[in-house]
Amino acid sequence: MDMEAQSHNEHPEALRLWLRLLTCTQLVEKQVRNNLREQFDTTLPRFDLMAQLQRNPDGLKMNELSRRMMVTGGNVTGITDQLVAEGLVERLEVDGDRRAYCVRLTAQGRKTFDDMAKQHEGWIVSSFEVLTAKELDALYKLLGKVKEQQHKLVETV
Amino acid sequence: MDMEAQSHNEHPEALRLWLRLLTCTQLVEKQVRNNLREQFDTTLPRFDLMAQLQRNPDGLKMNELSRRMMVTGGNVTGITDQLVAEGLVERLEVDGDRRAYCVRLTAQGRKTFDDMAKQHEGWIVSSFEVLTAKELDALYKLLGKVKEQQHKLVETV
DNA sequence: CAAAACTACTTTAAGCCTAAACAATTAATG
DNA sequence: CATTAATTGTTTAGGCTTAAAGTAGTTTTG
Repeated sequence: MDMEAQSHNEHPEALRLWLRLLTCTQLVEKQVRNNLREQFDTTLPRFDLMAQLQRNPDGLKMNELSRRMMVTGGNVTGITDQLVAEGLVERLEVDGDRRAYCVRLTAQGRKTFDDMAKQHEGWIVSSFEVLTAKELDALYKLLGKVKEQQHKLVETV
Repeated sequence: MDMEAQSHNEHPEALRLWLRLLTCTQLVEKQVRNNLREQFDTTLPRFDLMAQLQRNPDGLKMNELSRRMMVTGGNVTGITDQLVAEGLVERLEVDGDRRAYCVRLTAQGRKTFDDMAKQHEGWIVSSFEVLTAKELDALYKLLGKVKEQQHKLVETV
């Protein structure tokens, strides 16, 4: 019995859906966090930051990291500090703008991330393997509509 | 452009789906947090704890709150302390077990929560109103399969 | 060009969250 | 019954996250 399992009948459908969406995400996320901690002694935010850099081999500025990870700048500062101290990423100066840094994976960072990413992919695949290819695609598309709606809601505020 | 929008083609479908699921949840959740803060000067964890108690008018023990909210016991202790200090919930002794407390909404807590819940429902409905009733139901059912799979994965660990 | 506005990033204070260790009580077992 | 094991809740140390304020550099504008 979890949070979502208890919503009773007066709740409109949207509320039931939201609680279930939240539950699913929390369950998967908790497993990923546990696995990252137990198998690699790291955290999800560290993993996410490195994943962004791996997709952008030329590096990203702090504010780009912040926007893509959907967290505040101060948060990125802290996580980057740690990864720099561990030798996994590096801050490079940007030509023509002395305010900005370009953050990039180091060679060691790339190697470390590749190991983690392989395992991570397996955890995610097994979380969703209960779905057929068609179901997975349908879920993806339905969530796409929700995502677009949210972006619109944020804009109009 | 967000985290999910960048996943490129080598990624298997499951990974793409997971990133989109995460993005959707984070977008809705962020909006709920902002609204709770701006309109009621409170937080999502406080709201969630009160929501649990509203569904269980006779009160819940700390460990039941912990299980239903899917957070650790220490966390529940802290949030409960705050709500007690604000006069919104109360800790009652449990007959026959001097270790346990029963946590319940106060009259003021019920009133405060009802106000918030009404607004909250509106935010959620508008987040999902882009979906037809059929789509909403389909999404709910697909997520149900994912949820069951996760529960199984957790058990076998 | 100088003042104002803006941008990039960091720092700070406060809340959330966890795992692990702890205290108190209850239940199980020999 | 006495010891052991399990349960209930709290505390502690540490990491994540935010909003808001602060610093330094860049751009705009009068």
